[in-house]
Amino acid sequence: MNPQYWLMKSEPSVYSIDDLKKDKKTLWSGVRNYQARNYMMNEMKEGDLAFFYHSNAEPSGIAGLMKITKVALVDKTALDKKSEYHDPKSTIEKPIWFCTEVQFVSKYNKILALTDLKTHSELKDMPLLQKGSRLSVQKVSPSEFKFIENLIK
DNA sequence: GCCAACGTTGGC
DNA sequence: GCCAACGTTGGC
Repeated sequence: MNPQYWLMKSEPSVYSIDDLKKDKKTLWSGVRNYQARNYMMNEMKEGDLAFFYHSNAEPSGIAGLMKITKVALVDKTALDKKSEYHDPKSTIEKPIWFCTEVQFVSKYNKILALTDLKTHSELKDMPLLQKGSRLSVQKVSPSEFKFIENLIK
């Protein structure tokens, strides 16, 4: 099975591509949206590639690339009463929230800014570029992935 | 900091 | 099941 491609958002003030570069791997926890969860629980596969997107940033845009190393892991931050991501509806017996483990692949020399991405008609169907879209885990088609990789070079 | 768009909650 | 109110996201 060929790898699938994704885009995953994080606010760099919370967790940035530099943090992932330093950590090498991290758990993509704290996602509290059902569609994003379903992707991480049901559709992502080990070996898939994901763009690391900096949201609420200066500039906002794609900052690097990572690889999915584990999927459908219980998000333990939801069970932790002391976590800001705690969700009382999630229990050990019936966890609600799931995450993936991701591995650093590369940091781009330059942020590929949202304003740049918007200028390419090849990318106009990306959920990222749709008005009002704020899904934090999104699919990227193979052609979109290749096109963006070429923009990086 | 503003605010449009979105997802979730809860009263009915 | 509807939908208003609310909290959050995230670009600008």
